[in-house]
Parts: sequence; structure tokens; C-alpha cells
Amino acid sequence: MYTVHREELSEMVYRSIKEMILTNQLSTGEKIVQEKIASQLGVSRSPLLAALAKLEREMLIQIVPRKGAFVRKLSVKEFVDLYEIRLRLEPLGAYEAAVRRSDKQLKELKKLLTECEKSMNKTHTGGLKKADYKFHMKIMEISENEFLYRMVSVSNMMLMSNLEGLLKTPEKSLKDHKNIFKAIAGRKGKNAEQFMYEHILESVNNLKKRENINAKD
Amino acid sequence: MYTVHREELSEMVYRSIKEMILTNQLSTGEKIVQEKIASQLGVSRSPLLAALAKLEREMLIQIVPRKGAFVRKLSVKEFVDLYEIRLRLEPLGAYEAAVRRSDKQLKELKKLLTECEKSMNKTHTGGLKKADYKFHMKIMEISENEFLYRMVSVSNMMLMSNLEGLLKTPEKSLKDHKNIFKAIAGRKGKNAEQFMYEHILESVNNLKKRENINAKD
DNA sequence: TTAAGATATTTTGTATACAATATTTATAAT
DNA sequence: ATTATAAATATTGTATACAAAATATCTTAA
Repeated sequence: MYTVHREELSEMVYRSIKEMILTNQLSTGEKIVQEKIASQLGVSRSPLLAALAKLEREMLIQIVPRKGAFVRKLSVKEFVDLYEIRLRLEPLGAYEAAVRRSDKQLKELKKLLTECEKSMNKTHTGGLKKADYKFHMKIMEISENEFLYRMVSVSNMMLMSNLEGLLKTPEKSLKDHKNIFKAIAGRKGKNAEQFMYEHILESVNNLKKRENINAKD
Repeated sequence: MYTVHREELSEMVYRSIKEMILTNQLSTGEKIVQEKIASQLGVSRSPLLAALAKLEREMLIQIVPRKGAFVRKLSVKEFVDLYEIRLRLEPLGAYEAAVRRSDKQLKELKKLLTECEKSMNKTHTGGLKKADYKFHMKIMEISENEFLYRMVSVSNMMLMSNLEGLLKTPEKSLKDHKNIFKAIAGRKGKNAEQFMYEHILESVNNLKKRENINAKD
């Protein structure tokens, strides 16, 4: 006999709102009125408050005392700030992943690489972004640094829901991913680190170019 | 006639519990029983729950559904994981701080450097650790990357409340801080970055030595 | 005694009520 | 019409109640 582990309402609410934010059903800057969304989801404010706290932890919303919860809206500077963080953290994750990966994990990563390839010819960028996110996060997961995982996840989710368009062609992105994958497969830590660094650096530079900020090499 | 309550109760509760954790009045791994601590602080569970959510955001506690909130207890591996993150992020902050710092900010940093010096001859390490924390965080603040600030703050707070003893002599630490300060004063971004990297690298290596893990150069 | 099950107690999750504050709307004065 | 002020409404912050789940305690059987 095992317990039927019933899920918390707050967890359900959390996932619902998160989905709404990531798919832009709730748009950036929009206020989340508690009573309104709670009744929409058929719950009281108690589980909603717990859910909002979780979302703030992931920086998807901002809670301003006595004012309310707002879907986080990033400035261009904040985009760059987040990319600067990714540029430092993700190469670390790639290095560790290359050193530690098991064959099972490599197979899982391979699958996500294939997903990236599949979603390339889609018309909407949403699927492509999600596949890219999953590939990057799988590498962080393999690195087995929980804090790294969380910090990179927070950065990437914010960017995913806020940043319009793509910062490199799907073709180039896929090529980079393949190189990173090969380095991890071959347990070449330094290579994986370097490829990941260059992969992200190109995106920052394209972002800066797009927004007329001077890029660095 | 005006109301006295400026600040939220949840904010007060948050600060109280945070203080208890950082000063080890609440020890790592300990469970925080809601009704108990709420009545201790003279509030209901509502503001307490909000406070716990904030503490979880800062990773000082861990909330396990249906089980409760526990003061986070770090393993040796997690110490290293956090240091690896610091090693990547703080040099970035130091670089940016050197590039952007105003004269006013430099003066504020100078003051915190003096505090480090003053707390050196104290018998208990608590004051030293706090002064060190403030110096490092001021640099992150000057870098003006809010996300960087938060991530580094989270890392350093966890280490502060969990890690026993010191990883380098107060003298060496102060010497490093002075070099970092000089680089920021002179707007030498690359130097500041390098000095910060070496400063933290030495700590990681000492930690690994202490715990019998192989260090890297 | 120990192990397993039943019962009692504690603690968390959720709903709800109401006070404090923020926001909107209405009204008045310039 | 615009600005300032007051009233009305909406929304958040907090306390409280109670059900569900977890934990502790007590029984009973081997």
C-alpha cells in the first residue's frame, strides 16, 4: 500500500501562472490581482500567495509591498546583465558536465539535441527557444551543481519570456550545440567550457549590436 | 493621528529569523515550526509564511511540502559548489565595479575596507566574516548588476552561516582586499577581476585541502 | 522485548473575514 | 478645463478556523 501523493494547490497554481508568463498570456509589466486570478483558478488567496512567492524566487515576478505582484519586465541593460552571468556560469556547467557525465546522461542530452534539430524548421520561435532552454539546462543538471542549475535556470527563464526574437540563426546555434555535445561526449572539459563560452558570447555580442551597445571580443 | 505601522510584519519576521540563522541561534538542519515561532514573535502564521518564502528565496531555508521549513544545512560538496560559483561571478563584479565606480562609491568601499581592518584583532570570527561579506557585497553593488548582486549574496550568506572557521588568515585576506580596492580605485578592470579571482581561488583551494579534495591551480 | 497497528496529537495547507492601505471615481474650487 | 480634495471602491496584509497530513504515543501480538 502506498500513499496517493496528492499535489498541493499552490503547486498547481504556481505552474499555471508560470506557464501564463512564459507563453506571454500574462504580459510583462502586468499586475497580477490576487482575488481575480485566484477565483479564475478556483482557489483561495492562500495557495496563490505561496505560488507567487515561488515565482518571485525565480524572478519571474516582482512583489512590491502594498502594491502587488507584477510580471517582471526587463530593460535592455538587464538583458545584458543576465547574459554576462550566463557567460560566466554556463561554461562552468559545461566543464563539469563533460567531466562527470554518465552514459545515460549523455543519451538524454543527445535526445534534447535532436529536439533542437527538429524544432528548427518550425515557423514560430517558441518551440525553438524551449528546446534550446532544455538543452542548456540538461547540461547544468549533469554538472550536479544545484546552485548553478538554479541560477542559470532563473537567468534563462527571464530571458526566454522577455527577449523578442533570436540572437543567432537556428543553424549556427545548432552547430554550436553539436560541438558542445561532442566535447561532453568525449569528456573534454576545457573544450566544452570554451565552446559554451563562445556560443553565449556570440549571443551577447549580437544583442549588443542589435541594441547599439559596443560589443567586446 | 497617524498610524505607527510603517513596515510590514512579514518584513520584521523575515529579518528576525534571518538574524537567528546567520548567528546560529537557529542551527543548520533545525526545523522551523510555524505556530511556535509565530507566537514567539507575536504574529500569526500569515506574515510568517511570507517571511519563510523570502528566506527560501535566499536559500537560507528549505521548505519541504507537508513537512515544514528547515534551516539549510550544506554538505562539503555544496560548499565547493558555491565557491565555484563565486569564483566565476565575483571577478565579473569586480571588473564592472572598477569600470563604473563613482568617487562616492569608492569612499564607501574604503570605509568597509577599514572595517575589515578593524575587525581583524577581534577574538571571534563572526565580526570578521560579516565585514568581509559587506566588502564583497559592496563591490557587487557598485557593479550595478542586480542579478549578480542577488546571486553572489545568496552564495555568500549560505557560506557565512554554514562554514566553520576561516579559509585564510585575516592578514592575507586583508592584503588581498587592499589590492582589489586599489585596482578599483585606479579603474583597472582587468586587475580587479584577476585579484578577485585569485582571492577566491585561494579560499577554494584551502577548503579543498581542509576537506581532502584535490585542488586545482 | 520488539514490531505492527491503532489512536492521539501536532503541524501544515487552505479558506475566509476583516482591517489597513492603495487606487479610482466623484465633487468642488480655481 | 484643470487641479485639489473627498468619498467610494478595490486590493493587499494579517488573524483565525478547520480539514488533511504528518508525527508521536499508546496498545496489542508475537
